[in-house]
Amino acid sequence: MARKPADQSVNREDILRAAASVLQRSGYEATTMKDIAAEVNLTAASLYHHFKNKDMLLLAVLEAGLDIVIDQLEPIVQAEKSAAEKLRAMIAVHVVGLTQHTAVGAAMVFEIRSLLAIPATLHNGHHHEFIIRRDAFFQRRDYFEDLYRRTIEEGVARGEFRPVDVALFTKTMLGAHNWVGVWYREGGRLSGHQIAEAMSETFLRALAPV
Amino acid sequence: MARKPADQSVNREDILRAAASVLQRSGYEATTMKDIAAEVNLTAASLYHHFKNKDMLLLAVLEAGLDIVIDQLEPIVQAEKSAAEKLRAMIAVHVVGLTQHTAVGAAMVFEIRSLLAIPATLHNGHHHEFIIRRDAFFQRRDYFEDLYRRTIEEGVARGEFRPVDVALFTKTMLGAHNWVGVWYREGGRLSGHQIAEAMSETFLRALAPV
DNA sequence: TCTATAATTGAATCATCATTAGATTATTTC
DNA sequence: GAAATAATCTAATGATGATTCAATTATAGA
Repeated sequence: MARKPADQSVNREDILRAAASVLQRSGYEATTMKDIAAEVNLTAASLYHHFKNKDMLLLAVLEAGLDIVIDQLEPIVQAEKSAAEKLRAMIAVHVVGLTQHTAVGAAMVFEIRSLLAIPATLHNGHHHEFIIRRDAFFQRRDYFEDLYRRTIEEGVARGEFRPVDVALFTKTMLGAHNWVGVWYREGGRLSGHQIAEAMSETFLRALAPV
Repeated sequence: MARKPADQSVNREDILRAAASVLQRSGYEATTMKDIAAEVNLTAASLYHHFKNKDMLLLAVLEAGLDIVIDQLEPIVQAEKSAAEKLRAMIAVHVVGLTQHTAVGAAMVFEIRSLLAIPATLHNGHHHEFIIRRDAFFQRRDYFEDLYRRTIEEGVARGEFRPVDVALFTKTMLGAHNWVGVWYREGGRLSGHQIAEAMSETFLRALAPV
């Protein structure tokens, strides 16, 4: 019972997916390395071959999730379209994405704090690297938020949107979106697209010029 | 070192407040009974005199928080005012409340899942009572959400608001509100009132009839 | 094919908690 | 001011769970 044949072997990706899924159910602290390992038919010890420790694993989950959204949002923001069209498209990919990957979506909402809660007192060597990457993650999350801010800003500047407190309006939208990852259940009354559509309607009407 | 003189003695309320505060910082699983006890100058063991166990303590925190909001919301809903005025008032008390009690607000968002995650396998005797109260809590939370739904429904029925998917619109609003409890920091650029004001504007415009 | 590297495992370590038990000191009630 | 009750404490108990170690087997490169 040592290395498994290639077809039963798991990779980093598999583990991240599994971790997100377990995390969604139980939350960071309540999730044991054993739980995650079990999800991919490994033992807890094996996970340490792929990730330095539990913190790094959580961080990797969040990083991967954030990358996916940002990759989808960037081209939209850069496109040559009206701010309203852009915003509608952004909401669509973001919200639909959340309904498709509820595990990561919920982790993104709930586990941010776990990340922050990890004490800044550096014990071992890994810890330093962790702090660095965690800070980078938060910067990147701010960049993500900025994609929304810029689009709204642009709409206001062009007179397409009424003047609003851009930072606050963005947080209002993101709060609504994030919450979708919490309450959405597959097979429910509304599809991800319908939810995104209705939310676009809500926020675009709220932005309509006077 | 046993019972402390009356003026140093803590009550249930003190503990709840302390627990909410520690919970906000670290989250349920990462919060130890010792942490909470320390906040009120007690030892962990002493907490068991006031609460059956850690789960019950968390539950009590959430129950108390929910009661406060509901008590404020009910009279507004029952008042003889336009749906728009009611909604504006509801947002005001809810959001301002969240900014004043960020600890409870954050707990309400983040710890709900901890509550759910607690396995339904009943071990000891306390457990049964816990399940009962937990379910009651969730019903009450739905009642809370219903206060919003009813108000919006009413506005739509009266033609004050455009027709919307009421359940979804409610969740959109609540997501935005809850998120305030997460990002709001005292002494920030905007006061609780200003935030509430801007959010009212956002959602009432979104509801304006066509 | 031999060798280095990768992926895994079971067992051991070590620390951290929740929770309980029994003793001790304030308060209250009668 | 006794007796009963409330609020605390210190010192176990028992689990759980992250992390490390040394051993083992697969795969890839030369």
